[in-house]
Amino acid sequence: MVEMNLQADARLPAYLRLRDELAARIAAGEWRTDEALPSDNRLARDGDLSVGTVRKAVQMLVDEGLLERRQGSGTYLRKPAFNATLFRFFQMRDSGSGQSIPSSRLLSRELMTAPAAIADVLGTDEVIRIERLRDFADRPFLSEDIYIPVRLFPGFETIPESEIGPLLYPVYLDRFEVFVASAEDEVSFATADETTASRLGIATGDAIAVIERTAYSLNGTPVEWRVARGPADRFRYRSRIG
Amino acid sequence: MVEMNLQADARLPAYLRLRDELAARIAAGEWRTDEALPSDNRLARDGDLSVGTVRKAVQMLVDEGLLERRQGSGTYLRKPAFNATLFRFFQMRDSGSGQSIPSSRLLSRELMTAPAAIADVLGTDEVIRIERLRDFADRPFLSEDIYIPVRLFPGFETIPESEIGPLLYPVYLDRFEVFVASAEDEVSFATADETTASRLGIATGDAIAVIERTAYSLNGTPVEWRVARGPADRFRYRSRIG
DNA sequence: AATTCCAAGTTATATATAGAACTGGTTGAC
DNA sequence: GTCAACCAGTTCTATATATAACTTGGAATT
Repeated sequence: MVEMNLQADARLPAYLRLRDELAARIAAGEWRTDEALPSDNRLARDGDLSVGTVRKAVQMLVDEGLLERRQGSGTYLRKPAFNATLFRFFQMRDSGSGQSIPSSRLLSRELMTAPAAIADVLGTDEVIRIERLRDFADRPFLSEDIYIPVRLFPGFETIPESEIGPLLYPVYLDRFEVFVASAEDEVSFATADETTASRLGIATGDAIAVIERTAYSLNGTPVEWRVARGPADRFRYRSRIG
Repeated sequence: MVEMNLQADARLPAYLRLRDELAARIAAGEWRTDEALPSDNRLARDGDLSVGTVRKAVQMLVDEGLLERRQGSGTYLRKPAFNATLFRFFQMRDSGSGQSIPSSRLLSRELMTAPAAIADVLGTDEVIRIERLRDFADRPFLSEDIYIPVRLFPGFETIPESEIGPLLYPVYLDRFEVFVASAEDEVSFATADETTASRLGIATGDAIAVIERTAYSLNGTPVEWRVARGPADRFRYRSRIG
């Protein structure tokens, strides 16, 4: 948020300047998840810094979940573990052993003017709305309305559906260099309206769980707002605190 | 709780040993929130370590939210912000401006043998069960069943109710030196049985939200299991991810 | 009485260095 | 061909040191 700064190099400590530089180069796509970044020693030489300073900068990015250090091997760009974090909250109760990712179908994608409340969150009313339905165990279990700013995702609505997998965040990263670093969820309870009921294959007025999520990029900018609805009786939301 | 880990000192790196030692001394109540811990230099001398190693250990505890460093002044025990973390998730939707903590009434406290599922989580079946009802805006909104191991909380059932405030975790800390450092919540929806309905003042069969929580101490030991139930239509659960 | 200044103590930043622990590949012996 | 030994490169741990930035309290000055 206060990180929009291009003038970052004011008179910040060296380790912060290096952290920012690395973050920028990562965001620019300089490295892939399977190739090592320059070694600590290399970065120290290049930047005319000591190894300790370099390690402090790199450690910050590790703590932020961007990088991954492998002793004896190198420092790598981390493959975002969407399953383990942003996604696992949507597991269903009776899944048994299934760690499988639910399949998903895109119902629609369209350019539109966002409702005021959503425009307020995203900071713009020029958005793309994605309607999506996720199946699990051969039954629809989650109906989603997703809003993303056109500014950040130009042309998203024209990407062939075949190139969009069951998870959106990897698409955001690969095609638009938008990294979803954190999110806020809000869980509540409601009853199904007609549209939702027909999508989920339940009756109008049936109990549903509602998850509203705002997703943020690394610098804290909101990059997505979505609402997901599913049958309340099959729903379970897990959260770790502290 | 004093020293669960006698074997901890196996052959861990020095900074981890120091971190563990400090965590134990903090848990034992050696310092208050308004007095400084020994300085980095002092800890280095005492432990025959270098300052860098000490700083690494202290920094871990800062990252874990236990300590707080004030440049030029010292390192202090942080005042646990129960409101800001473990508690805020239970705010109700229509609260308006009310940041107030709901009042709570203890309905019962008794020594008992825990059901298998709970004994499994807590690692013992000798527990104390606390039934509690929380009010908000003059209406009951949360019915809780709380289970804590007798081993960790001996005599909890005999504490005068007047000495138990609306929040339990401060009581755990002050009287039993048990620090609740993290928790896992699981939110689901169900319908009210007779007991719950009468406590909450709703009808049997009405939709309720169910929050099951396992709370952990610093070293990861489960120290409490609770289930909370409230009217689903007034419920809202907030969670930050990543 | 109020303000300024100073000194000691503290955390924060940064460097330089050394060896341990580990990885991945190459070489060599069998 | 297989296995063991070796090696270069990497991260990890730890020490020692120096300086900057900041806080606090008391002394000195006005």
